[in-house]
Amino acid sequence: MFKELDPVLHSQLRLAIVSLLISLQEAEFTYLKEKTKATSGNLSVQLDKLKTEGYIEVNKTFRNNYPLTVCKITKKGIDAFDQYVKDLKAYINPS
Amino acid sequence: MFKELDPVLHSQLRLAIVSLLISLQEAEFTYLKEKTKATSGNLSVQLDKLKTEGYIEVNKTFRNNYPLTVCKITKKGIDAFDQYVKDLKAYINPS
DNA sequence: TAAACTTGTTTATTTTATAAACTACTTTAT
DNA sequence: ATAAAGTAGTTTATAAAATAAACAAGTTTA
Repeated sequence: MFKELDPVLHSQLRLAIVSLLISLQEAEFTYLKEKTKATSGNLSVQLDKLKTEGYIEVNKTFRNNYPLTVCKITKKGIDAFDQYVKDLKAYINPS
Repeated sequence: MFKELDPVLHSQLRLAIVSLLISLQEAEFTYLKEKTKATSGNLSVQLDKLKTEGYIEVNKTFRNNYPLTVCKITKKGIDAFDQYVKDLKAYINPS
């Protein structure tokens, strides 16, 4: 009846990050920070977790002399998100 | 853009409990335990939290000499659930 | 060249969830 | 009658997660 919800996505911030990346394909650290209202530290940790899980790719470069971190959703991330949404529906609309 | 998700409901077990109670009005401890696959300890703790928050009512009696705990959803619980679902949709289908 | 700002990371603290151990009784078998 | 096993939970201890605070490594501006 209740499928285990992917613990990687069952986190407010990580879900928001993946949600954004799903529609944008990729986004910068500062953009994600602004949109999610997360603190830098928290965002850094959660991005790292998503990367470790293979849900996103993280590219670090420089732009105008400043570090620039760009995040991109992966196939695995998209699939996990789809599955999460599917599983959630069983909670929201129990059959 | 991303509304804060009610932390009381953003827990797999508590969401499952409330989800069940929404459709059943009320349920016994053992029933909830079986349906959610939770351990007794975890279920006990989470029910207490939901009760403290006023999302459910808990009635303790006896049946056939054994303790019997019956849980019932409250108006507040129903409203919180509806709001949670609404908020979640912003994550699932960002606009 | 010092002060303030950018873009993050790391470490420490708090909160939350889960598991293990325990309570208090009841039933069944000996 | 009493020991062993079962019911229905609660409490306490541990593990995991989220968050906040402190730090790093530079850049820009006054």
